[in-house]
Amino acid sequence: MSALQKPRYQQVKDLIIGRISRGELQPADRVPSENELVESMKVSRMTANRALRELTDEGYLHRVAGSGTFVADFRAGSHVLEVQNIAEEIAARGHGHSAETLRQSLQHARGEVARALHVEQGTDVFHVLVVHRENGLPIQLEDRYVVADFAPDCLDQDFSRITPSAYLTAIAPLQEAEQVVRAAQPNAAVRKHLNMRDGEPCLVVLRRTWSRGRPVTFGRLHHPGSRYELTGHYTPPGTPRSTSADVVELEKLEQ
Amino acid sequence: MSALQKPRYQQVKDLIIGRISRGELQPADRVPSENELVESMKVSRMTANRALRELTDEGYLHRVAGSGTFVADFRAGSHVLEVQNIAEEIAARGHGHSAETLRQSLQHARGEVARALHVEQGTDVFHVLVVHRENGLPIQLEDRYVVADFAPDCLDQDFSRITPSAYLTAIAPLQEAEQVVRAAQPNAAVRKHLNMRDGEPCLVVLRRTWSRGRPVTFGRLHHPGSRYELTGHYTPPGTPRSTSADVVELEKLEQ
DNA sequence: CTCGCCAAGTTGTATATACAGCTTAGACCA
DNA sequence: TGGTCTAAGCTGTATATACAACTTGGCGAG
Repeated sequence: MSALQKPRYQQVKDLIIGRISRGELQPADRVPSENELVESMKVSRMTANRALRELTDEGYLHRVAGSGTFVADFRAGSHVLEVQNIAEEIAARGHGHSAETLRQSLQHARGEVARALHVEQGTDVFHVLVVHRENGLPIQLEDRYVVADFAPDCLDQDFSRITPSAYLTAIAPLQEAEQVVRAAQPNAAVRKHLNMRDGEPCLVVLRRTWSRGRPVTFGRLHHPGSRYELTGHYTPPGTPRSTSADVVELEKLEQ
Repeated sequence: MSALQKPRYQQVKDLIIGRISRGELQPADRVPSENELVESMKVSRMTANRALRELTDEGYLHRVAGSGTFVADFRAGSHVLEVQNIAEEIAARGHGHSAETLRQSLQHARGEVARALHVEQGTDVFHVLVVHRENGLPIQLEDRYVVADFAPDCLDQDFSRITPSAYLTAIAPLQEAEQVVRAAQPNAAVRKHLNMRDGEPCLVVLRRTWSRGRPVTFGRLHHPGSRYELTGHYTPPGTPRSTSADVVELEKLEQ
């Protein structure tokens, strides 16, 4: 019962978010002005202002001083992350991709997972463990957690046909992503799944994505160090792309 | 020359950020309370509150109701994956940065270096080898090559005072950048310079940048796997972010 | 009809005030 | 000494008010 009372500014935010997610408000539509919210929700203008300002910072809205507040249209850019979808990356190399689902279950978030997803310990999350192979050779072990209420039908998906990444972009528009890359020694299980030599290092990518202002998913992506590297390309806004950068051939590092 | 007055809450934010990046405030240190800011900066409490609240949302601070506001000690995010000046990164964590130049010489490009820089074998390049330390602990071995005619005064620079990255941004406007990340076993020399355990993996970043249509520099950045991870933060285009100028500065790519 | 100007509406910021809830240090008592 | 209670200080939120800057639509003069 208790249902501890949410702050008023949060109630205003929820109202707007609700209308957007129900489709009542479409991108570029006008959102109630601060003064209209003052009347309809009986809050002070500063409270309405905070709600709209935070929703703007979170990427939902777009404000124009003197004009109004509008629903932002954020397109889930396909090339936002260079390595968003391992299947596409492999296909781009002209190789064959296959995936094997090792685990697919409903769990309770604990420890690192709960912290990463900003949920209470014990909250329902889906856990998916998938091995991706390039021309039959294991290239990525995907260990992914998804907040359950974002993806009610997660257990019904066949992740050997649609990758978890592709599924997630479909259900939750990408708003923000965070990526942490580190080198590590894999444990025995990871080494076995990825068919790695003893002592071979592992490239580990921790990735979180946000949608609608909340973390949606947290994934640990393990790659065998001898067969995989992460590439990124950057062009500052407004500069014409000159020569497409051909990949540096890698050799022994002697210095 | 009215240099376009910043909002008061932004001035407060700048003050705090400045103290952190100059090292006057260390992680877990206590930040002035709202009421102290009211007195010292002659702002209202709501303005101080907004400044501290936004810095908290941005990950700089950590607040405990009833206790106080403190410098956050994780501070990983906020930089794009196409990363940054190692000195600034360390400063943002509130730690001390130092650099030691191991080598600084004029060489002839050969093998991988010549190919990466798109120059003929034997072309003049400057070679710089620098160890960067965070609070005295080696955190990056920077092995960098610069095309000579871009940087005639490269040998005169003191890279323990200005980082190679900062120097290069000064002489060559960034046009394009490429980055390759991999996990590897370091050789003995690298392991020694970075004070790494036997068998500890290494995070290696290969980075190339272009200016005026030509490759300028090629660097191999070795990081000890146990002490370093690369973090990236993405926001899709069209997602309006906080428009303050210092955010743009943070996201600017470093050479 | 067109141009320019003005008024109304909207966002952006700033302040003063108020109260609730939490934390901590120190006073006080057994 | 050790436990308890209280007061001070802190953050979190909410409101009323005020002014500045910007946008837009409409009105009136030419």
